[in-house]
Amino acid sequence: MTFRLYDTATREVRDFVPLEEGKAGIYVCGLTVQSEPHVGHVRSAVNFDVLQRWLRHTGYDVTFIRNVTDIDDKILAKAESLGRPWYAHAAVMQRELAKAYAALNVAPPTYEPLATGHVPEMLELIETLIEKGHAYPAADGSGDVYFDVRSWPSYGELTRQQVDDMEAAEDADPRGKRDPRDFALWKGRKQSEPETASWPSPWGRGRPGWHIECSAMAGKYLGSAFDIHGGGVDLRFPHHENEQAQSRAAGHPFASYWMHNAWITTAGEKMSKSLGNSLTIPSVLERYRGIELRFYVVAAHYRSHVEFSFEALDEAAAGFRRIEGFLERAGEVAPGELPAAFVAAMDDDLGTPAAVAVIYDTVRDGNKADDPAPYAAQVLAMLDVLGLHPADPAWGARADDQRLTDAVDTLLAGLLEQRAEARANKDFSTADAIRDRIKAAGIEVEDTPDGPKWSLEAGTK
RNA sequence: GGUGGGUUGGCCGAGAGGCGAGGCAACGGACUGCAAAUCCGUGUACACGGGUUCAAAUCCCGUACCCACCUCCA
Repeated sequence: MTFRLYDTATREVRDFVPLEEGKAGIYVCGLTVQSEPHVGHVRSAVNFDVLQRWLRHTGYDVTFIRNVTDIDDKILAKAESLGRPWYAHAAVMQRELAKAYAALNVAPPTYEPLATGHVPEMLELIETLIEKGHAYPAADGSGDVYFDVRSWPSYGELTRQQVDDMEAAEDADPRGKRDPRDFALWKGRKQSEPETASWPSPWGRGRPGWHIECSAMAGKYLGSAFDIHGGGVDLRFPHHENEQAQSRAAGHPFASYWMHNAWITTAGEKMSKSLGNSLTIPSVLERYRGIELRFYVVAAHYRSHVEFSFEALDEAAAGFRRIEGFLERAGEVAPGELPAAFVAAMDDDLGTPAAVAVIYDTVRDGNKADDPAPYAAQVLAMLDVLGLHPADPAWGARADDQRLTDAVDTLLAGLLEQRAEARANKDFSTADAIRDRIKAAGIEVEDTPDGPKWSLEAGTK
């Protein structure tokens, strides 16, 4: 079975046919680094990370580009309010973002280009558009350059909209525009803006419009045509529509498939700084392990809206601990083969919910079996493709963990021996007292056919 | 006004004409000194009203409610 994915442009699940056999070029719109990353941001990253991992696993040579937008109105505004240079603010937020990705085991992209590093490429693209009659410098001398939507008949194609039905843009002085829907490719520098936030151009100093960077960078690193373009649903319009229009108008076929992940909301509302309901990654990681948060995200289909709640996250974490418990009991095994049902689920538009169900089924079978090892090998393989391998060094400090474990093991040995003695003498009150004492330290003792086993109590974190 | 998505059991979340995905919780049983873990069992869920069909959560028509996007947004 071949990989199939839902293409937003055609609104149907299609077989994935790469432009070049065995290779996949993917461009995902990353973040504008203007504030701390929240759960919603990370969902997009995790979803496309799963795509990347799955394609790699199935043998594709993947080139995965995820950009960072490090110059825009919000960054300028935010930096100014903090009394910090815009580039310093962007750099700090970019580091926060990198930390969040690392905490969730989001694999690094092939390349992570910065908008500010690609101004010449954008200028080239804009000049081509002007030459072809699809863009024009504003008549009002502002230094702005606009894309002429009326010059491009298929404008609106990606989101199936008619130009006349659209509301007008408000990102620039409409007097400079031929049509209110025209969007900025280049923004002339305003006196109020810092000199450092402007670059020389044939139309005077200025900075890039939002959409042009992705067209320029996708073209540079993936070529004139590439396979998959992704991002959050909110980017469909205007961002992706505009990217496609400007790239195609410049003569590039651009993306073959469009993938969009749905939102995570809280209390029925999207996460947003202005609503004050953002769950920043650092704050969630105070209460949950990164692997638990990732599991929560992966367990829902990427196109399904998720209503975030700590109750649901608790459930996911409890479920994941069940899987971990099975693996601990099974002992060390190397990842094995993927069950066919898992492969089928993943091939069907990244059906992670069904894939997770296969993991649970395998865990149950393994718990029943005399020899859990082959099942554990399968479970490990499945977790691994999903970026959820518990022993992945990405989850941090395993070496220290092991040393601590050994230390606790030694300390506990004496107590457990006393308890075993008491139990052998049917002195259960002493046995339970010892167990209670250990429990007071946050350690649970379970009696198994192989003797007592201890583990840290399953609290959050 | 335009475009797109949604409403599934106590809860979370899949599915897209016929076999009850899976998880969490609950209850019963097995195992256990008691627990824990594990296993087995227990649910007649698909917003509402019509319709099509031998058969509808799934298709069609209508209604209600919710959400997203329409040039800042993952």
